[in-house]
Order: sequence, then structure tokens, then C-alpha cells
Amino acid sequence: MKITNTEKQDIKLKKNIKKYFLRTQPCLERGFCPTKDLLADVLDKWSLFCMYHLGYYETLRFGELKNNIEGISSRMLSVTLKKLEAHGIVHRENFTEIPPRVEYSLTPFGKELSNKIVNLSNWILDFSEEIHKS
Amino acid sequence: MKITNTEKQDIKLKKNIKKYFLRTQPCLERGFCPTKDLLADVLDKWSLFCMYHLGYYETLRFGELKNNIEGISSRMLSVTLKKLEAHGIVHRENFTEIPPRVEYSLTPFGKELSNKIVNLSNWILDFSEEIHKS
DNA sequence: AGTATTAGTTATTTTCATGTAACTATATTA
DNA sequence: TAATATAGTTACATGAAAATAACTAATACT
Repeated sequence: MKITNTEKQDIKLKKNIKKYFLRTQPCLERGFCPTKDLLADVLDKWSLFCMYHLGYYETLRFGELKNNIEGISSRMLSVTLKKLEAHGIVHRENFTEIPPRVEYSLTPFGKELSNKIVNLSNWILDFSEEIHKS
Repeated sequence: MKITNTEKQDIKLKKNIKKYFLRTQPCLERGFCPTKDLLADVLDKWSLFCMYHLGYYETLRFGELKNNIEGISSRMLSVTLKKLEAHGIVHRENFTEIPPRVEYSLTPFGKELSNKIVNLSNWILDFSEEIHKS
């Protein structure tokens, strides 16, 4: 009776999900959903674009981000950056000059997160390209 | 002139983002946004719950999923499962019986994806718990 | 004939996220 | 004095997503 690699991976998956269930269940009972409020909240289109651009250019001003990210409005950029800052993903540095200068960059956590997510994205793209071929 | 670990990680991050930019830019020009249509589309609240429950229980019928996932409606479950099936994440098996029996499970890709995402989720939770302490 | 079971669908309403456009503050420069 | 530059904000309109609730199909059982 051998355990195959597939079975090993299934067991791993269950273990990881169980861990997640155990730690999020108390939150759910208090009306807070980490799946929605932490993960899904940060992985919307504009957040991802902001993270990728900051990851690539390291430091960008508000206007530079706005110019680089095609289609984003001042409002959505402002809303998104505030959210990312609140989640500890983006660092905001305000130079009190006139006209104003504000520089955005990723925090160490933001960098790690961005790297994980872009790797995930690339991996998904690999798969969807495979699918397209067949 | 030494290169620190942090700098190494920054370089890695840039490389990965560049790769992603290069391959998604042609899509963007054709009006298709992989960031939104592949990643963000699959990482909403109900999709994640479906993936986690299927990852944990392996095979579940429609009604079992509905009972297990608190708060989901027939409609949202139906919509979500169809989407996940279209993305190659979920496998649907229809036993043509009366009353109907339909069993859902994760595809191999769905399992790998679920594992990556739940690891990411756990990692984010670790960080946000750290934040809370300080 | 009527009820139960299962896996959905359909139509409608409500909510929320997003988009649009105009506006603000302040010093510098022409 | 008026224009310029920057980093936003505010109020409002719009659209997509999600919630709600009622309905369907097919057969076996009572």
C-alpha cells in the first residue's frame, strides 16, 4: 500500500485548509471575514496594478502612478492607495512642499506579497496558455 | 560593493513583474485584462469558499456545498461553480438520476491553485496578526 | 392525486464598487 | 493679476455584482 505523490499533495492541501478554517472560524462568528476583507479586498484590479508598478519602479509619485496605470482616475488611485496603506502594503511619504510632492513605495511586506502574487499570476497564465493550445 | 539580500529580492521582484508585464501587455491592447479576468475573477469570496470546501472534502454535491458554505444562495453557488468550471478549477460530474445528483471536485489545477492561495492566505493572516500585536 | 427530493433557473430588487467631472489649496512664475 | 503645478477631495451618476424569493423538471413514494 503505497502513498502516491498526488495523495501526499491532497493531504497537504487538506492540512493547509484546515489550518485556515480553524483560525478564520472565530472571525466569521464575529461577522468579520478574512477571506473577503484581507485577501479579496487587496486583489482587485487597481490594487494589483498599483503593487506591480510600485514593485517595478520602487518609488513613484501620485501623478506618475496615474500616468503609468492606464485608465485609472484620481479618485480610484487615491482610494486604492489608502486601502493599500491601511493594509501595510504601501508606504506613503509626504514632502511638505508647494506644489505638493508625495512618494509611494512598497513596504517590505508589500514587496513580499507582490512577489507572491505576481508569481501566482504568472503560474496561472502558464496554465491558461496550455489550455488554449489544446 | 556588496549586494544585500533585500536588493536581491528587489531584483527578483522586478524580474517577475517585468515578465508579467511583457506577456499581459498584448492582451491589454486587445481589451482583455488577465489581471482582472483571470486572477481577480477567481479570487472573490464565494470562489475561495468553494475551492476551500472542495479541497477539504474532495467531493461534494450541490446541496452539500450549499449547506456547508454559510450564507451562500443557490444562485450564487450556481454562478460561482460555473465560473470555476470554465476556468478549469472545478470538475462537475452529472449522474443522470432522479432526483438529480451532481458531484463537484477540484481538478488537479484547481488543487494546486487552492493550495497556493490558502498558503498565501495563511501567510497574510500571520502578518496581520503580527500587526495587531504591535 | 399530492408530496418529497435535488439541482438548479429566472426575475426582481438592493447594494456596492466604480466612473465622471468639477473643485480645492498654496506658493511660484510669467 | 492670472496662470501653472501637484495631490488630492467632493458630489453625483452609472453599472455590475450580489441578495431575495419564487419557480421548474422529473420520478418515486404515500
